[in-house]
Parts: sequence; structure tokens; C-alpha cells
Amino acid sequence: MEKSEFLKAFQSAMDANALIAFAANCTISYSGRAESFLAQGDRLIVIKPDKTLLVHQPSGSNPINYMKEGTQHLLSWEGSNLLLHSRNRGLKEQMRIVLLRVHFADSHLLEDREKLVLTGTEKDMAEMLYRNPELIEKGFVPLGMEEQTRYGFIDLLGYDQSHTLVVVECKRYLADFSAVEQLRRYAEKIRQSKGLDAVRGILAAPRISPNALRMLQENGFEFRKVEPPKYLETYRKDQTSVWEFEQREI
Amino acid sequence: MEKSEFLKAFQSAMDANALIAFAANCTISYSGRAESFLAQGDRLIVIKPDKTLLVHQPSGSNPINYMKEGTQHLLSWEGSNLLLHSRNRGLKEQMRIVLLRVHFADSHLLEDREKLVLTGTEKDMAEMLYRNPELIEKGFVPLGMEEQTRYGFIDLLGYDQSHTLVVVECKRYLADFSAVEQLRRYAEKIRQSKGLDAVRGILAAPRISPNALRMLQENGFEFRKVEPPKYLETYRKDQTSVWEFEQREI
DNA sequence: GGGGAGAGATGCCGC
DNA sequence: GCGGCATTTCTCCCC
Repeated sequence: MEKSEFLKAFQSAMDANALIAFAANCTISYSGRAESFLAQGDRLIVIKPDKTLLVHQPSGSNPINYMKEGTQHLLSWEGSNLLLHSRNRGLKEQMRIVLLRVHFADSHLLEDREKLVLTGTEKDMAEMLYRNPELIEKGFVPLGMEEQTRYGFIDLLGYDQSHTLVVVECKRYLADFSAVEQLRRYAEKIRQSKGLDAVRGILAAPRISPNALRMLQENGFEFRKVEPPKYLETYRKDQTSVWEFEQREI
Repeated sequence: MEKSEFLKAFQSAMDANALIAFAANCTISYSGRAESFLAQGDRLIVIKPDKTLLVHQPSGSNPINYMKEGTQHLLSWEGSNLLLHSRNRGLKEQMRIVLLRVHFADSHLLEDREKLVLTGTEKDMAEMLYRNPELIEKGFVPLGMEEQTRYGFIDLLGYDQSHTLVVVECKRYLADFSAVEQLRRYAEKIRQSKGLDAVRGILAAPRISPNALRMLQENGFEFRKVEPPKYLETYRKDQTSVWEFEQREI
């Protein structure tokens, strides 16, 4: 693609607040919270309507370079190449992308007001345990979830059969050191604030690392193997059979 | 863009292992580690040569949906629409994207073997303190960095003026609870393994949260305000003056 | 391949 | 705005 043609297309897209995506052979310098340099290669570059900039290499999930929303983007000639100079004054960040060759470029106005509906989060786990307390243990009585307590972001709070207070911390994947220490912080906080002798702590997760389990037990806490729930019931009911069939197929 | 035309272009791109980027009006269902649904809207969709799939809405840095590398992608008719069915058998994940309209599409073979050169990381901080021990305090003598010690991932280890062992934990941004507890874990570990009465702990970061500072002091540890270094010396020397001028300008 | 920890993390929700 | 924390975190490094 001709650079002069790209320059025009870029300007129109920016003026129209359209999303622009282009592939180019380029070098990239960044300076801001850190500093980086990326030598010459082919990348996909995207500028969104909110002026977020993303640079993607041919592999990997994450952008190799990026600028946050609200960044200013200026494209100009630098000899026979084009220079994309992106600046975010508020964040004191800037990027310089030298475009040696533009492979393709496209832009379009995007309309999208939808938000993702997601299940299987840590909060969903806490709600499941709130509604199915026997998953913690027989006789467990849930009191409240999350910010419903004044003692911090405790996932789930309740009493056991002998009326001892129980703090439950949920992790949707692997429970590690950090989860154990979170639990310890919460249990200690609530023990002090309520003037109790003892508070039980339970870590609920599908899995726990061996070291974290040791630390958990050293603190007198317990582990419960619990899977996060994954059911988009509202959105599934009209296509359940097909979806479940495909699930089984995998 | 005609859907039949897109179908052909998609197949060629997949066969050639090219990157493909297209904008489309679509709905998206995902099932795997979690489950999600995204109602109809315009998005940018990218499939990389390594078969990573990214879905971007018009704003924000992160993809709203994605599939990891090594995913299989099948495009086929579903009535008058196209269905992109992406599966990762190993991860037991799948995604179904119904394309109601394709706004644009482009693909290209990308050549890129370069890796990002980055400075200003936590490791760079530790190295700076190793070479400039007076930034910790007068009389501080560094012993080793990171994995050079047998006692874990301790950022920096040394002796103070009175030959007391000092454990230093670096954070490149805000030091929080987790940083304090990391420091405590390391200090305790090394104290026990060396059979010492006391070990000093220092948290080095540009900033620390009030609660973390309180916990730090309760543990008898100290805070040092330190900025991470940001100098790509190798890559800067031939353009220093221009770059620094622009930096000042911001 | 799993564990442990950083990241230019980002995003969300609370105060 | 900052603080605290989850994330389909991702990524790297080391065992």
C-alpha cells in the first residue's frame, strides 16, 4: 500500500473517530512508565475510537506495545517513511512508530453498546456457596457476602454448627500464598473487631499449591475443593441442547 | 463486504498462516474456564498466525473475548450468516461468533523475529540499588540479587553498618499489602535458615499505600522511596538529544 | 509442566 | 481521585 494513500486514509479515519487497523513493517520506541524499543518487523497496529493504540506481533495474546485511551496520534512524513507519534500528556507517555512499509489498512465506524455477560467468577463462587452452604460443611450458616460486611472484602462469612464465626475466601483457580495471607488478614481483622477468641478460616478453590496448603495448615485454616459455577442460564435456555452436546463432544 | 467473499479470503488466510483482521457485526458465546455471552455489536476480530483469536470492542485496552494460541478456527454458513467456531481442545474451551455483517477484512503474512527491549522493571530497580547501595542507606553492603540467593526470590540482600542482615523487596509502582507480606515471608525464611535473632526488612518503591505502611511498621520494617530507573542507554545514545528534548516538552 | 511472582499489567467497584 | 482486589489475567523464569 502506498504511504501517501495510507496517510490520507489515516487522517479520514481519525477525523471520523473510526477504528483503524493496519499491518506495517515498523520500529517502535516507547517512553513513559518504562522505556522500550522494538526493532524492525511486521506488526498489526490498531487505533480505537477512544484513541487506545495497540501493537500486536504475530503471536501471543498481549500487545507488545500500547497506549491508553485518550492518547493523541499524529502521522507525518519522516523522509521516505511515515512517523506515527502518539502522546498521552496526562500520563507523560509517548510512542514513536516509524512505518517503513504499510501492508494493508482498513477503517470503519463501530457501533457497540453491549457489555459482556460473564459467569464463573469468584463472586459467582461466593453466591453459590451462600445458596448451597452444605458445600462448605454440614451445619454451615451463611451471614453475608462481600461488601455486605464492614470488615473488608470478605467473600463469605458465616457460623458453623458450634456457632464459631467462619471466614471463607474463594479463588476461582489456584489458591496460592497470597490467598492464604488474604484469609489470615481477614480472619485476624474480624477476630479483633469482634473481640473473639477464635475465628475459623476456610479457603475454597478448585486447587491449592502445596506450599500454600502448608501455610494454610500452619495457620490452623482449612481447604475446601470447590469448582466455580459456569452456567449462563438466561442465555442458554433457548439453545441448551445444542450447546451441551458440543460441550460433551470436546 | 460480501460474506461469500469473506469466506474465501478467510480460508486463504488460514491456509497461508497469515494474520487476518476483520470488523464485523456479531454475537459471541464463550465457554471454557468461564462462560460468557456478548450481544450484537460491531467489533474488531483478529486471528494471528499462531491461531490466537482476539475480539476488541471500540474502547479499552483489553480484548472482550479471546482464545489462546493453538486454537482451531472453522468458518461456515449458518443460514444467511457466517459462524466462526473456534475450539481449543487441550484447554476445553470454545467460542461461537455469529457474523451478521462483515464491514472489512484484510490479511497479510507477517515476519517478525524481534523481541522487546525494556527497562524500568523491578529487576532494573534491584540492579540500580545493587550498584548504588547508598540509595538504601549509608553503609549498606549488597550481597546478591534475585535468584543468586538460596533463600528464594529475594530482590536484594545485604548487610547494614552494624552487620545486620537486610532483606530488600522492590516494587516498581505502588507497594501494597501483598508486598509487605512477601517481605515478611522472605525475612522470616532467611532468619530461620540462618538461625539469626533479627533480620531487617526494607521495602523500596516510589509509593506505598497507607494501610501497607501501617502493616510494614507493625512488622518493624522500613520504607524507602525509590524510583525505578528508565534508561535504554544502548538504544538512546544515537538520538539522545532529540528524545530528551521531547521528554522535557511533555 | 507446575509453582511462584512480575506486569508499562487492566478493569471494576468502593469510598 | 485513590485503594483494594479479581482477571477466561498473561508472561517469564526456574525447578
